[in-house]
Amino acid sequence: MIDLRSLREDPDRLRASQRARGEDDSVVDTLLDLDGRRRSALSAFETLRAEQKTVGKSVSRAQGEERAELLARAKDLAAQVKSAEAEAEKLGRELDSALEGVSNLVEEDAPLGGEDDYVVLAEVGEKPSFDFTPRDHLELGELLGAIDVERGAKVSGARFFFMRGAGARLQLGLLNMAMQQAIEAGFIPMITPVLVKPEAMRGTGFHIAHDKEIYRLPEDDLYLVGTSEVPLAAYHGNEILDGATLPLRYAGWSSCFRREAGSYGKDTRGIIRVHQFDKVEMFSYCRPEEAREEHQRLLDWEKEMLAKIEIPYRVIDVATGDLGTSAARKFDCEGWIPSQGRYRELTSTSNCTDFQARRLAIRSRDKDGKPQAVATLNGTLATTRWIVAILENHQQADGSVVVPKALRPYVGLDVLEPVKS
RNA sequence: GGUGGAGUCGCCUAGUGGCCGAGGGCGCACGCCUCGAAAGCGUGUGAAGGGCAACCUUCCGUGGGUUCAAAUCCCACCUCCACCGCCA
Repeated sequence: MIDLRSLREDPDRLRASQRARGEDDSVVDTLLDLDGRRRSALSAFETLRAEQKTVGKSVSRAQGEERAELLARAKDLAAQVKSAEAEAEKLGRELDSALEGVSNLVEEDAPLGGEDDYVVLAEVGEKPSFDFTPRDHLELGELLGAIDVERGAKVSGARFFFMRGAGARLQLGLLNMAMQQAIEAGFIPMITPVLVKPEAMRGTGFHIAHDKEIYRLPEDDLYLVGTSEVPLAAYHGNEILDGATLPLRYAGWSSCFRREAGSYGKDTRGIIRVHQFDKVEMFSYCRPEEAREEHQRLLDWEKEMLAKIEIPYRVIDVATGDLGTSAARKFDCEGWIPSQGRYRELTSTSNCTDFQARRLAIRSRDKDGKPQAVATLNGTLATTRWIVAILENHQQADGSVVVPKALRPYVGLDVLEPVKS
């Protein structure tokens, strides 16, 4: 949620941000208008309410005729208060819903433009060259008895799969390695709920009503999370955090659920784009003035993980038009996928500044002891999708796959061998 | 799922319609006392919003309702605890 006070002071900043995102900037005028009307309605209500309280008290002290008179006046006031309050509340609701539709202010130096206007910040590692025709991850996964999409479809439908044997071991090992790295860096490990209330979803910046990605359980008014960012953000909702504990960092392990509506025909093969996968996510609460440095730290931890699986990747600075609702800035790390001859997203780290914290009422005390919304940031440490990159980049001619050194202790295997030929 | 009990300012608690714009204790902060500390004494001590100064309004689990007036009465819901039933 945008801060109304700073909006009043500098409306042009939001206008510019809206334009950078390719979103409507006239919402600024709507907000200013609603805000002004709400404030005057509120002050009208408050004046009436104060009078009503005074009169009400004198009723209890008065006797006889005077009492009857006061009572009549109080009755009249009560009606006025009721309608003044209703008016202020109505405007408040209109303001809130207008506000909920507004995305976070973008960081000034984020690249302008849409999906294709990202800026490549770095390319790391060398792309493998094979003296045989490389297999894609699904072919490898089937050869190794590691991935079973056919039975996934049989049991649950398209975009579902089973991780089995070496595949299951690889995923458990990978995510354990991510958890271990996070713990060593001082993160608090968490296994989170995957079903959350609507306010957790909304507070994190997802639009429950429109978002086609979200699985819903209407009977219980619960929502399956697409990332543990949601429960980790909502975890400290309505709390005032002790400033001395910041930055407060959590590493959440959860399954993630995405409907992938509208992606028909895209990435239909294998496990690149699926309805359910597992992820270890970093989540950080910090002081707003430290958010940009923290963002770099999260990116560094992602790079550290990527280095451990020894695959080539690049880092991109995502353009303003391609940022999520809550993100002010976003860096993605994309791993090289030999079978596709291109990079695919493996991690994503967003600085959400105080946008989520304001929605979720997560604060800490500033220098003067006044509560102030904290900044929240998130970043990927590992996901099921990483297995695609690992299998493809480390494959050998016979279909076996060399397990990256760092991962071996976690997987318990040096090489994954085909179970059939 | 059923029955019963409970939810008050960080914690404990007082409070059964106007004296509650919430009292007390603990904790915390500051001051006095002290060589220093403890004890003792005194003062202060929530959040949100509006003027942005005095001050005003809202918040006693949440949402409705009754009333001139609700922490207090009524209804629904949520959470927690206990017991029962069912169940991985």
